Amino acid sequence: MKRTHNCNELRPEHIGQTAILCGWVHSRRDLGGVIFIDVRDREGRTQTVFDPSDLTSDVFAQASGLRGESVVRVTGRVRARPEGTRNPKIPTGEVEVLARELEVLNLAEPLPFQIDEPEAAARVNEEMRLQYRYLDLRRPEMARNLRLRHKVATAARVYFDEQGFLEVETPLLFKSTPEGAREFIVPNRREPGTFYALPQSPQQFKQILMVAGVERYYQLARCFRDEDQRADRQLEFTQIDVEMSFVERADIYAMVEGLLKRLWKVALDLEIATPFPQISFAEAMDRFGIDKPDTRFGMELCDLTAEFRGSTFKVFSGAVASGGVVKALNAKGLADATQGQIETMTGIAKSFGAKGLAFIKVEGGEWKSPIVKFFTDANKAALQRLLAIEEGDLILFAADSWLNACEILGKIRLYAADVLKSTGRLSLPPDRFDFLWVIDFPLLSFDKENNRWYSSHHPFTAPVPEDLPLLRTDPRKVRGQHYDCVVNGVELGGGSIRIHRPEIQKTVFEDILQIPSDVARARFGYLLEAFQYGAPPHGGIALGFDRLLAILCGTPSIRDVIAFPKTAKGTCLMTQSPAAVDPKQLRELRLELKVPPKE
RNA sequence: GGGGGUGUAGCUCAAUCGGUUAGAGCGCUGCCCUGUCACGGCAGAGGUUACGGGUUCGAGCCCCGCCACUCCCGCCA
Repeated sequence: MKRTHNCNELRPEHIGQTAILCGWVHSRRDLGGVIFIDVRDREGRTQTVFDPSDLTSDVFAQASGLRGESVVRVTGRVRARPEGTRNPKIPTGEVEVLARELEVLNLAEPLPFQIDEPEAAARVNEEMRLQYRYLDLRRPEMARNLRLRHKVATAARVYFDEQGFLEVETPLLFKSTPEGAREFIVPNRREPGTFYALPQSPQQFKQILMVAGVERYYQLARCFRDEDQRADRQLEFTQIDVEMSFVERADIYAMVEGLLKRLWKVALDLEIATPFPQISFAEAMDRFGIDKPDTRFGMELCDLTAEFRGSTFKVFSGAVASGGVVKALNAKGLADATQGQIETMTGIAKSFGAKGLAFIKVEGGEWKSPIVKFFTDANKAALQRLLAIEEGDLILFAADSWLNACEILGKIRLYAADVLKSTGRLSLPPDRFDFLWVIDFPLLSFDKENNRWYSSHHPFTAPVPEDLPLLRTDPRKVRGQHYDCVVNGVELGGGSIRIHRPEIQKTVFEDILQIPSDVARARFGYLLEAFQYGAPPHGGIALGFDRLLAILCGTPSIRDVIAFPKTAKGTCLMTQSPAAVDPKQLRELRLELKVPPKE
């Protein structure tokens, strides 16, 4: 037998038994006469004792020559630790294994970085951790993340099974659909010059599955997007992909709320409140300046357009005169913002095309600002009332088009919150989760540069039924049946009720998005055709599984919840991918490089 | 594509204004140690300061370039 117990199993009731433990040498304490070796496996650790009076000299010599993280098999008798030497820090601390035999299964070289001391190990450069990922994953935090990921995935599958969903796998070798994210393409050896593409999401397949009568589909689906990366974005990632037939928006909300309630219970033993509040896109922008608001703190945006319509301060009145708005937010307690912080905020405003950023510092009982001299007493009273101004506050203004003003202040709101957090003046409880649905997004947005409409979400999103007549007359006003699920300012996922009638889908492709009909047919013909043979009304959602895990694990980076993530440049430091391929492989594919081949 | 940050011993970091032989903790090697659990003690080895140029009497430090990692903007239907 290779082993009889794991390293988190032995208790006083095992005393007297012979145990065989296998695992890694977590730490070795050589006292000269006696050697203690903590053997660790994924369940925990157990102290083994090597006492020369009970051992052959070569076993003792072997034990004294072990290095940390070597893999061993220890056979011995379980016994109670002597009085006063018990270790209450570990569950097996009441007992120890008096070793009789030691088998060194793999002697480890000195490690490139230490993993036995959690605080030191957590600070190791990520480059090093990624190169030696197998060592990094031995750390308890990372092992916990892997285990939690498994637990959450399993809980999701159980939930979907209970709800009558089928998990259906969809192809990874798909075809290019140039709308949306840049794709990874895969050359087809059988017909040189043609290519597969890896899916950005299984969107079209899951809709086809609805036409196929599956009714309730889900998949923990791997997706690929060849875009630049972030802490919360990888080239390949996993989404909980769902589609349902014969549903309206409320059915999707209830299904997702039930799922998240289950997952939060399983992962964190927390009861989250459902149903989630719903907020329209317009209200989210108006109050928080962003379509994924973090509602755990206030500092909401305030509209002052009416107050400054006739102001002698031309920057404000001018903005109103040209159809814009004046908005402000109160960054509570930030009157002591440094020059650099003010410059950062001004930079945010300028990045949206504003000329500058007006602000008021409330210090020493007075409003310090170059623009206060333009304010009437009525202006000041309105500010005081609407923004609840107190000593130590910092008031920031944006006078611009509605969307721009909202976005500027939305960014500044988050920046101000970060500053307040880093100085300990704003703290958010780690077990607080503000879920909400953002709804009523505009179906379409207008691209000024290319003078055309494009889908805010994707071209399969159904319009809100009562807005359907506006599609040809006033596209800007058409709301989509699209919804985003947001928690603590993070977009967890989004979806929509889809178009299931071929003539409406055709109108969106050809008349609204201006995709020529032959192109639309080449790209989406099979979908339009499928819709002609009995397509049920349907809708769905996709939740970012990695982001969800990052939130549950309390880490800012999804790399911490992915076993083998890629770097910001898309490389794998452990396997050194991507790499050059053999010229023979290129010849087979009829591909020729225009850059010198890399070694 | 653009902007910011980082890069010094195996790891984590220090090195005053540009000035002597680049230091510390951990790890590693050797010796001592029979109840430790981050064991302890003594001794020792270990450096192309990411890389390539430049300025200077003198560069880890300043300048130019470049590489890697990272955060952000663009991008992510």
